[in-house]
Amino acid sequence: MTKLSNTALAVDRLRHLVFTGALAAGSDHLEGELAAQLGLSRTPVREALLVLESQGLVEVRPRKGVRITPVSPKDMAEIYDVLTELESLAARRAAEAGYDDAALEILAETIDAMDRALREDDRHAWAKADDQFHTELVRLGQNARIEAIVQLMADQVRRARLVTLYMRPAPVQSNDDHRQVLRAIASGAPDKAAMLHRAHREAAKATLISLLETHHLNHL
Amino acid sequence: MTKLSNTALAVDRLRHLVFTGALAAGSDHLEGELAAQLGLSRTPVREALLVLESQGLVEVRPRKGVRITPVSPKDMAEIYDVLTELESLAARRAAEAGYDDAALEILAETIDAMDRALREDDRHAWAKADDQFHTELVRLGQNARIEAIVQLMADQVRRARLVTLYMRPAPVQSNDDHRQVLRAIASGAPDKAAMLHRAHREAAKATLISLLETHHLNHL
DNA sequence: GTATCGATTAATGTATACATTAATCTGAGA
DNA sequence: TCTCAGATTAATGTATACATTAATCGATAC
Repeated sequence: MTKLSNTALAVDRLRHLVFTGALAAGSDHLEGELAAQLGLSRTPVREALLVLESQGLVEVRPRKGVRITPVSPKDMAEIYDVLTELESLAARRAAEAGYDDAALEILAETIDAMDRALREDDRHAWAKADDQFHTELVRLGQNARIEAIVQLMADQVRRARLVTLYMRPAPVQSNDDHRQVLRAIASGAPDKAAMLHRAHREAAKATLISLLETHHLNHL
Repeated sequence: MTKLSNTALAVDRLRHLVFTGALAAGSDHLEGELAAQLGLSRTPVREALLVLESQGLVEVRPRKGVRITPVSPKDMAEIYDVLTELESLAARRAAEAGYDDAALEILAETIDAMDRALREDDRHAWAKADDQFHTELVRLGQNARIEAIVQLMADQVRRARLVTLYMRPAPVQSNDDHRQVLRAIASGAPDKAAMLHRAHREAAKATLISLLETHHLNHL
C-alpha cells in the first residue's frame, strides 16, 4: 500500500466528512480548525481545500472560513442537465463501439446487483450499484473528459441522495431503464441507446426536483 | 483595482505563459524554477499549480517537475464532443428562454465583429469574437456549470488555435452558422437552435482534426 | 445618539527552514 | 562486466514563523 501525501489524505478525509454530512452544507470552517481536527498543519489542509474548491465541494472565502457549498434544487437541475447530455453521448459512443457481451459483462452485473438490492430492499446497495452502472457506462464511452466531469457531477448528486434515498418509493423503473440501455448498446443501436438514456436521466431529474420541492429541501 | 493574492497572480501569469507557448506543451519545470521566474516563493506557486492542474493545463509529477499537459488530436476530439453537447443544450435553453432583441444584442455584436475581422483578414480579432460568441451563447443558456465546463474546454482549444489559426482558409462558414443559430434563438425555436449549433460544432471538429492530422500535430 | 477614524485582533497569505523521499551514483563482490 | 546495496543528492512535502489584511470594537467629535 503506497503511502499517501498528507494533502491527498486531507482531500480524502474532508470529502468523506462532506459526503457523510459531518461537515454540513452551508456551514463555515476555519483552516486552522480543520487542520487541528485532522491532526495536520495548515499547509496540506490549504492545498486540499484548493482541490475541493475545484471540485465544487467548498468555497474558500477569505476571512470568513471555507463554506461547504450548498446545493439548491436549481443546482440539481443544472447538474442533471449536464449528466443527461454527457452520459447520453457516452451511451451513443458505447453502442457505436461494437462491444461484445464479455466487454459489457460489468455493466450487466451492475443491473443484477440493482435487482438484488431491490428485492432485499437495501437502498444503499441499490444506490451503489446505480453509481457503478453510470460510471461503467461512461467508461465504455471512451472519453476521459466526460468521465471526469460526470464524476464531479455525480459527487454532488450523492450529497442530495443522502437525504432523499429513503423518501421515495422503490426505484423499480430505473432498473428497467438500465436494462433497455444495455440492450441498445449490445445490439449496436447508437440513436436508441442515447435516446433511452436521455429519457432515463430526464425522468430521474423530474423525480428528484419534485421531491426536493415538495419537502422544501432548498440547500443540501 | 483590488489587489490580487500572489497565488492568483501566479495562476494568471502561468496561464499566460502556457497560452502564449512560452511554456511549451510537454515541457517539464521545477517548482523552484517557476517560483524564481515569477519572483515568488514556492508556496503560492505550488498553490497555483494545483489550480492549473484542476483546469487540466499541467500535471504535477512528483520529482519529475510539472509537465505542461500536451493535447493530442484524440484529446481535441474529446474536447469538441463535450463542447458540442453542452453548447447545443445551451442554445436550446437560450431559445426556450424567449429573449428579446435587446437581450440578444451582445450575441449579435459578436457576429458583426467576426464579419469585420474577416473583411480585414484579422484572424486574431476573428478568434476573439468567435470566443465571445460561444461564451455569450452559453451565458444565455443559464447553467453555471455548463459555463464553467465550456470555459475549461475552450481554454484547451485556444492552445491548439495558437498553431492552427493561420493554417486554414478564411472561416467564412462559421459566421454564417452563428447567424443562423442567433436567428433560431431569436425566433424561439429550441430544436432548430440546438440542431444548428450541433452541426456547427461537428463541422469545426472535423476541420480541426483533419488539419491536425494532415500536419502531424500530435501534441500541442 | 451617531458617524467616523483609528487601534486591535483574528484570520488568511507568504516565506522559509526543515523533513522526507525517490532517483541517481558509487563501489564492492560475483 | 554486471548487479545490487548503500550513500548521496536533488527534488517535493510539511511545519512553522511571520506579514498582511479586513473585520470588529471603541473612542472621540459632531
